[in-house]
Amino acid sequence: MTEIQRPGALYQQVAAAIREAILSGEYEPGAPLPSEAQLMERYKVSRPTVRNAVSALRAEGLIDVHHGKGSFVRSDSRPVVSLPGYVGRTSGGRFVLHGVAAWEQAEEPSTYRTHTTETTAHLLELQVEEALFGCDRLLIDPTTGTRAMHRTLIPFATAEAVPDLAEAPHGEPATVYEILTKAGHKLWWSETVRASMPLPDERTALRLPDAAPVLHLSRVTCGTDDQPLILEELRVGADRAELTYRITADKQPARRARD
Amino acid sequence: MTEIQRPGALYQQVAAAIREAILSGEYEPGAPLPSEAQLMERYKVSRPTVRNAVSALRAEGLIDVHHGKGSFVRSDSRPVVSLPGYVGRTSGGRFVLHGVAAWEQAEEPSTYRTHTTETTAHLLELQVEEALFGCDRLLIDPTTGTRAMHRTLIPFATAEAVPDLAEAPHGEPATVYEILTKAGHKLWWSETVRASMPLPDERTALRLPDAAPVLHLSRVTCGTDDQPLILEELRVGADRAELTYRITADKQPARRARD
DNA sequence: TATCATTTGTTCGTATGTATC
DNA sequence: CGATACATACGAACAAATGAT
Repeated sequence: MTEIQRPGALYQQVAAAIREAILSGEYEPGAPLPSEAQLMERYKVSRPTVRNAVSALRAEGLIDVHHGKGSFVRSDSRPVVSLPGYVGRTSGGRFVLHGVAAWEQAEEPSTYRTHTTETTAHLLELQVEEALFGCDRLLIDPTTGTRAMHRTLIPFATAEAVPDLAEAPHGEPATVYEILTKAGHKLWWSETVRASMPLPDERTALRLPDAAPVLHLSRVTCGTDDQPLILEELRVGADRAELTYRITADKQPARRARD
Repeated sequence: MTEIQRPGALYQQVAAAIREAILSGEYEPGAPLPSEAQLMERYKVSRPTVRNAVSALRAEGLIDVHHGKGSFVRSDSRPVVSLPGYVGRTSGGRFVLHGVAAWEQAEEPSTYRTHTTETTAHLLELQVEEALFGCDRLLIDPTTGTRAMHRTLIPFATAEAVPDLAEAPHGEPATVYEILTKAGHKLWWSETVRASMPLPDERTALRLPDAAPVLHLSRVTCGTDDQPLILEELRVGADRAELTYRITADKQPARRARD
């Protein structure tokens, strides 16, 4: 019987006790936690206190809670999808979305007009509130079930400069790159990685569990004049995916063993 | 007066109403939300329901709540630190930790022995539970106040093969790379990016606000025999930092304008 | 400096709804 | 169907941080 008494709020102490039990392996991954009633008994606290503690552990991503079943220690296995970063590999505009993963489109892509935000404006070197063409896709990796949201943003200036782009506003990225290459651009790009918590609709679309952050990958593609031409964004749950940048430097490495 | 009635739980409806008001700009970034008492009045619900709704918005990172003051719309500005990714830039082992940011060590580095986890074992191509030397550092960027946790992991095999390493077990990474280079290794590496929610101690150490994920950067350095030699890890709050991989491909790009 | 009103934080109690088995 | 377990909701009280008086 671990007495609860240490620091701060009661529910924090309860949470700390359970957390410790989890991290020490007392509750093994996948194993169920005691029920709320049992935890009340165990720590001599009220139901709201127990729920507050459990809620804290959910927010930390330590446990999964299923209505009517119980709470379970989350098995923090490695992500199932390892997306290869692209920077540094030029091969003439032949890129199929973002990664080796064989994404399938879950729905028809939706196209629209929008404006730059602070983030996208910075990446594209534009002012905020400048007009953009947008195209969203929901992607699914049928092998692992991993879902991702893909977005292509094209500034008006780029669409004007490349008539073929304006006609078929948003084919797949591979097509877009091809068009840009045919328009005489020698492409290069940079990638930026961020992370944030999803909004409810993103959580739904990506089928994310509790406390799963979202990885944001932004690829800015620039042309011969070193000006940003388009922006590709990919959002994917950090619980399922990781992003790996491999080598291109002095040495071409042998293929790593356990990939 | 927006009537609350639609979907699911009451607190979800309240949360949705507030969320919509925030995203539509009705509550501007930095502006205070109505107090809990006012929200109770506004939506004719009890205090627990209001608090539940507010709690949901906190978990989404939409608002910051300050004890005794109130709730405020979080201004989702861009991260203040943009860490440059390293992959693809070999220059003979001269690397100072992770990034241009002038990190300062907040404390003395702590060294210890540990074992591979599932993640680190995979990155280092080892079995799980193999022995490692570890060295942790808490870093602070004095310019922005951004904090980061840095870790160096060295397999026993590497330490044995390179006696100089074993003697001064953990100098700064720059020193370690230098030693490896002097030992005749031609280094290359790959970097993997993940994200997760922080544990309480990480939140404290990194001074993270609510709902801020942590970006995990892992750099595996390999030697002439293409075997992984050491692993560098950097954890930094995704609210303050982003990671950018710039170009090395066919073309040496001009320095981007607005960095 | 001290006090007070306001606001959020914590904790209890209680009741009912809903998912799972 | 019933038992179990989590989800939602209300009410009430006190603690603690904040800012103004």
